[in-house]
Amino acid sequence: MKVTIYDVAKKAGVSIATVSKVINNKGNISEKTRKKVLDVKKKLDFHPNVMASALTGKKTKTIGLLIPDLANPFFSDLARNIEDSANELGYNLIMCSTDYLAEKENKYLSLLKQKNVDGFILASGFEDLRKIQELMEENIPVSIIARDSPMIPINTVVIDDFMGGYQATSYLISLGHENIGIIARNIWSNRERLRGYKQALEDNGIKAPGHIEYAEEISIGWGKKITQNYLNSDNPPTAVFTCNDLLGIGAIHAAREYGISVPEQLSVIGFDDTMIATIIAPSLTTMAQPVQIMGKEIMELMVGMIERNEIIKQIILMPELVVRESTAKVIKKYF
Amino acid sequence: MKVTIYDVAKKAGVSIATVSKVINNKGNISEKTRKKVLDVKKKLDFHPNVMASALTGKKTKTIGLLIPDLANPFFSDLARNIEDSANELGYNLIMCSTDYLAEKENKYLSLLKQKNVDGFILASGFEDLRKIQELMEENIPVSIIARDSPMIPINTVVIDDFMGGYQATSYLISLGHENIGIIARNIWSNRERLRGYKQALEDNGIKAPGHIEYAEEISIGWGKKITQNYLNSDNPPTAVFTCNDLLGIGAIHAAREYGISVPEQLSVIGFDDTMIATIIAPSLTTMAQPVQIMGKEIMELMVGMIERNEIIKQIILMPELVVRESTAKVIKKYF
DNA sequence: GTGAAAGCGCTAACAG
DNA sequence: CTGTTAGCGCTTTCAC
Repeated sequence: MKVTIYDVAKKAGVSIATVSKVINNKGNISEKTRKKVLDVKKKLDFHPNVMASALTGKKTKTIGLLIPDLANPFFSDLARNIEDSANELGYNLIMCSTDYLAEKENKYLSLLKQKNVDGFILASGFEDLRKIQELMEENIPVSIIARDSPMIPINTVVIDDFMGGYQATSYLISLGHENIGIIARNIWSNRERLRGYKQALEDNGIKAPGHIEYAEEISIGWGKKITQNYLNSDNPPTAVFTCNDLLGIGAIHAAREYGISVPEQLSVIGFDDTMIATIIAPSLTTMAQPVQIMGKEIMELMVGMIERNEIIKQIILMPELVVRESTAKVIKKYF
Repeated sequence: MKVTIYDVAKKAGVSIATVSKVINNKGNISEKTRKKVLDVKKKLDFHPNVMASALTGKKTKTIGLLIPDLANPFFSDLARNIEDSANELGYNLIMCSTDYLAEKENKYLSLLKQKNVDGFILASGFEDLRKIQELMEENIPVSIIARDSPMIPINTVVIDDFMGGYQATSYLISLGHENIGIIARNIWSNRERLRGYKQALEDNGIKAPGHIEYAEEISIGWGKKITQNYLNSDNPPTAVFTCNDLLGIGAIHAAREYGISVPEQLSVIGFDDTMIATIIAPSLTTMAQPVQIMGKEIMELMVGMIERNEIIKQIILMPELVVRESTAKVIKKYF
């Protein structure tokens, strides 16, 4: 059967208290018994039971990660990077896809709380501020990544979505585009990118508002559908800024179907810089999110909070323009 | 602070044993006290501590999922489907990416064992049979998905990779191709697909072995590189079967770079049917793995084993040909 | 330096 | 039908 601290104690000829102490590097133990215990521990291949020690107030070294959808390439990429960092710091992740549903989020939150996770990383679009506050009151570390930070002090790692939208749009403008459409989903990050888009237009003296439509889902289908709408309109744009890569792929598909060439007749710029941006032809110009750094930072915040009670920080990272083939200078119709 | 079973007992005016019984639906409890307890439980928002009950031999309702790489679209898709099914059955998943490294696998295995997971799902390419056997001896449920089943009785959900390779190749042959290359990674599933490929060639009387090369990684880059090799050879193939979609994308990229049109001059067929198959142009013909069913089946096997000690099953699912745009009839050079 | 003992929150006999 | 009690495996005072 499972080897317990008693087995080690007996075999080493000491008490379980002593064993516990050497294992946790606590108290004063003579070098001799310490050696002895460590020796037996190895011999018996003893690994302390996490449940039992968690019961006595220790950590479980597992963190709950709530994420909208693990099958979405951006989030699976992010999750993988968080996982790597967690692993390095000695933590495991329980991952839960919430599909942006408050109901699922709440369910997972209470489920994982029962399982004594050491804290939560919320990548999900969380509606219910009270839930977060509840967690904080219960002294459960929570931090937020890649989504809006509520107006409460909480550890956060985000990118500057406003800047991202601003830069993407500015780049398009610098290529000579003036009629620029945007496709977003009605979630916080996208609304910020939209705000950046508007600001860029305004700052460049472009009065005419471009096409603005919300996708109901983040999917190729929705990107395609909305782009078709734009292309069918009286005043089709010469460029479209999609608030993520998936939508951008949809835009390119729509253009292809209409026989409109990208980037010659339509420039497309995405957001996230997921793997799919390099799959499509033409490859997608996009705003890259530094997922690796984000994963590292969020785990460091978490661990700082869990193990050292560090103070709260908000980390804002900058997205970065990655120019590929889907954007080009606008071809002036009137010269 | 945290509300415990004692709080409920006190407030309900009963003993903790009674509370425990009504919560677990055990023993005989009068309707009156049952109501009372449930009432108080709700009022106090009591949720039993999973650690504590796990300590007494109950389940933790969490399962360890070891998977090669969460950022790989096939695996993230699979993981998401397992997660959904797990969720429905009341389980959570601790997910770990192993990168096909025995070292990581072993580490995670012992880590999660300490955390008292109820069992393991191994999607990873596990080298170390002894480790699996060890788990089974310790009576820890293990099952295997989407990878080779070792020669020991163990719950398994796999697709028939041999058939998949056979079908993919047969389809190409039915299109008139005779010079068919294959790109695989040297892992079990891919070797099986390769075996199917060879069998199909043989069964159709095609003597000349096509190009066969192993990719060192599952990546677009390797698919591209090897396809370039094939295309540069004396006897370039008219079709290439890549053992997964990522490699297939690479093949298409290589063709594009060489000015060879797909499918007119080169047919490409992939494997997995991940989202990326529909992103690329031309969209990728591929062998679909029924990930949703796989996720459901594997969780049912796990739960059957954990909760009902059911006997071991091996479930073999059939991959299915999904014809898209990357394959076409061969154009005969000599007519 | 080391160990006895209490207790973390819960379950499972076993009494009553 | 309900409660008492002995653990589950470990940590942590507090004596010795």
